[in-house]
Amino acid sequence: MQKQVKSERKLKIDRYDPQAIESKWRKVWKENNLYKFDKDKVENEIESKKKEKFYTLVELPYPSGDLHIGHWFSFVAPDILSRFKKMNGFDVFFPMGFDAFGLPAENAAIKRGIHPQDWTIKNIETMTNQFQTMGTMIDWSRVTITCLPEYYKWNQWIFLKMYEKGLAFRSKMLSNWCPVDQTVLANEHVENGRCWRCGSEVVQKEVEQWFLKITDYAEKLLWKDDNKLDWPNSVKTAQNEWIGKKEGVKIKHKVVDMDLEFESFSAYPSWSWADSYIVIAPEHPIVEKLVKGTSEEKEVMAFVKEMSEQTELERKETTEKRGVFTGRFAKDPFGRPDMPIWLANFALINFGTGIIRCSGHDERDIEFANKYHIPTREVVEKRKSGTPATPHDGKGGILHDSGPFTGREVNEVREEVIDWIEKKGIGKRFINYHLHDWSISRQRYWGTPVPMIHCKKCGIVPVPEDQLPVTLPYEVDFTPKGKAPLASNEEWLSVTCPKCHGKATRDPETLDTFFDSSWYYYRYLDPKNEKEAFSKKDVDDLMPVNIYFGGGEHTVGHTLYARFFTKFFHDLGLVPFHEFAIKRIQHGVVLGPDGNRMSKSKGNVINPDDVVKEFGTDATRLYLSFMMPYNSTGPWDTSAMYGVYRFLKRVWELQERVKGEGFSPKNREEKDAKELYPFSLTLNPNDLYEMHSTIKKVTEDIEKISNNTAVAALMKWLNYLEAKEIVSIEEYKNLILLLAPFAPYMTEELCQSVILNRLGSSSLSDLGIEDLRAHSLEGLFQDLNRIPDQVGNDNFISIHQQLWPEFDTKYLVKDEVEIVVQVNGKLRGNITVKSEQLKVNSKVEEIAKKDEKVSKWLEGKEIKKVIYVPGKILNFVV
RNA sequence: GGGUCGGUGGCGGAAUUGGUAUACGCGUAUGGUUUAGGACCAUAUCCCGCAAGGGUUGGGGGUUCAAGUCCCUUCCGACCCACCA
Repeated sequence: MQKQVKSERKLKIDRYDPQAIESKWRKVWKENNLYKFDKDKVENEIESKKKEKFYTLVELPYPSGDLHIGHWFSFVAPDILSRFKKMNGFDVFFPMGFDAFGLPAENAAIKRGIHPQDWTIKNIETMTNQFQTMGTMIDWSRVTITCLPEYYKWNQWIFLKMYEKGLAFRSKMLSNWCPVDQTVLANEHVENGRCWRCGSEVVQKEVEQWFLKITDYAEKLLWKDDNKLDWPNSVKTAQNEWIGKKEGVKIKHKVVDMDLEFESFSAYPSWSWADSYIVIAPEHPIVEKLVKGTSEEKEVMAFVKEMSEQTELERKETTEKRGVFTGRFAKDPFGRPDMPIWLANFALINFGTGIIRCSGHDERDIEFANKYHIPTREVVEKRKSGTPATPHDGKGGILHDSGPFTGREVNEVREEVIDWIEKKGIGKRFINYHLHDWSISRQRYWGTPVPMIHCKKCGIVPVPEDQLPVTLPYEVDFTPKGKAPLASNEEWLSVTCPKCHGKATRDPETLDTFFDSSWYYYRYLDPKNEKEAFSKKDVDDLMPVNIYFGGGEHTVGHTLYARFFTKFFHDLGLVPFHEFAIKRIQHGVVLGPDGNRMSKSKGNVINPDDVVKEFGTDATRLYLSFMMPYNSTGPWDTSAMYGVYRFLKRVWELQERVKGEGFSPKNREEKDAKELYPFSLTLNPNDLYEMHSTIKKVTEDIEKISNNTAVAALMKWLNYLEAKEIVSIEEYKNLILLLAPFAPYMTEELCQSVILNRLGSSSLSDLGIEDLRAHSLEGLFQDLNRIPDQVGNDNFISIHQQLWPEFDTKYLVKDEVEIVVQVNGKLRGNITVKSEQLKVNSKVEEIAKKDEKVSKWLEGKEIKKVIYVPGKILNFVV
């Protein structure tokens, strides 16, 4: 039968040739500014409520030089959603930029002798070209590049605002230091004791540097239960854990026979009566004072030295508890015997006060006490998994004796105990956060210069706003020497103090690139704005971001910082909202064909250029959509590429079976629509059901970012269409419209060639807009009327400007429905029921009982109960 | 140790949210087609069984007319965080 159809064909079609099609349309789209985002027009439409905006944001990539298949994977789904939204009548804002400052540029430059700036700009060019083959609807005329003064000027401006509000401050602190990259690292960028960039072991070093007081926003950054934002649960809980809010007390201690006091932190004050000894982190500054001149001094300081020489990693890998006795004791403010003071490797300088009260409750404390024979106190109950000890009053009496505690009671007791401690003046309520102030300055070259001036007379003086930007000089010796490279450029460094006009120097440090990426989505609104970082009007019109796509690795780093900046902007009155993105979607990873992460050394890297060369962009996009859910991680499978390629080819070849062709503008007037489209009127209920249910499925799935199932639905429908002898124009039109967001090039070609064929014209430029418009009235495409409004060139009409097909629920009901019949819950047969009888239980039952397969199972049995789910299932219980 | 998400054919993965488990694709098999080919087309493809039928969503138990889906229990895996007092 199929051969017959083929031999009958009237339309001669060319072979599907993705390369030719794709390069052609890329050029046409560009010439016609198809993806130009006309902000003024959009703002107009939004303000006059003509259209709604939709802001799609994808984490801006680092210009490493190569567009990886991972970039494709992460950008294809956002592009599909954006195209879909556009076809649904939204004004879609889908901008793009490059996170262009940062260490790799500098390291590559050192290695190859190219200047970081040249290296970066070259990479941006290469990647932009590669990105353009992807066929996204990104408007490339609005690209934001963070290493340009027009961008980082506003970094500096924001920094000055933060300084003004006391959020940026300078301090000397023990910090994570990467000995290879020669710079400090934020806590968020130490992974298992290693530098997130180069993987070398991080050491602790005392460095004077700039911090942002993100801890001031700790409370506001916590995700509360009533937060309605559509962010993954995993992100919310991970951020809350990272912020690590713990309520407890700081308890004051006096050292016996010394004029010295210190504080310890406890999150479980109810256990204080069982605390038996004190442990101090080796780095704690009090240690030296404690042991000075004592017989223990030598041994203690040797321990301190040994610990300080350990890398973070070595320390984390040691599970063995080690410590040394200081020879000192502390008074127990709870009135129990004096507590010996020890140093121990498990006490962390960064947590609480760096000083722990240890008890006989905690397994780790007991382990340490047993090792060094430190006596622990008697308690009424020992801590077992999750059960707190009953608190003592210290004199043998029991403070609370309410039996085994439930979670609620523990919290009640905690509050009472804290009140009691505060009343006695033993300590103070204290909330400890795991989140630390963000170390923001880097001792490297390729970043935003800190807009500060150091004057011997006036101290630290901010660069006046009107002198921004402080430009990054090109001529610098940027080989790492443990010192900020900018200091090597004397001419740049020396400056007159804005206050006293005396001699002063610039701050030679640069900002962490995570500063740049904390607010770029505001700059996207108007990257060339010379007057301000972003305008209130643009924010009102286009923000917040509707959906933010990105990787899971930014859960506690970047996305937290970005939320922090937004809250800061809110406090400055610059933005009206508290959160910048309504929805967050995280993508997975495309692994190499061998199931491992792609890496050059393993030789399992899939190069998008090669794939495109073989299968074309559309097939690559389609495969990336189809291979797995967006948030999954799984291997690339080249043989599966053939599957989607075949699918596209079959869609292409289906043209042959589309009926309704063969008229030209001349004969258009002579015939009416019915004659022109005889087959579009012959869609039977089944055809309509298949078509409308596919439209419904694809529409809902794209909205859910479930593109793998959307593609599956299209494939299924194609299977159905291929089994028909004749495919109507309406079906074909909807098929390519639904496919358009996934395969933008091929569907454009089909749309154009269908129009051309139907109009009997050989090229688009021969046609006037009147021809196209008149044609649209005859039902080929739904709304060509709105098109001249959208693009400058009236002669070009793109499929990507068409309205998305709508489904009609009336076609989702078949006139005959199959109902599953079960006996005792087991499938025994299928019956076909006319839809008007569906609601009549007795009728459906009657039909089922007559069914041969079913009646066999009912014979001689007594029917106890009948369950009928209309239109779905009928179950006899016997 | 904590958190999050999972466990369904040979593989990637579906399942209208409690209603025909294995959609869609890959792979495989057989046949066809092409000068040859990675290609293309047709048919088949969860397991047992000639069939009638029976079994199957990591294991065990439960709720229900009905469980991949809900509850209990147990095992396994992935990712992130972690000597956090």
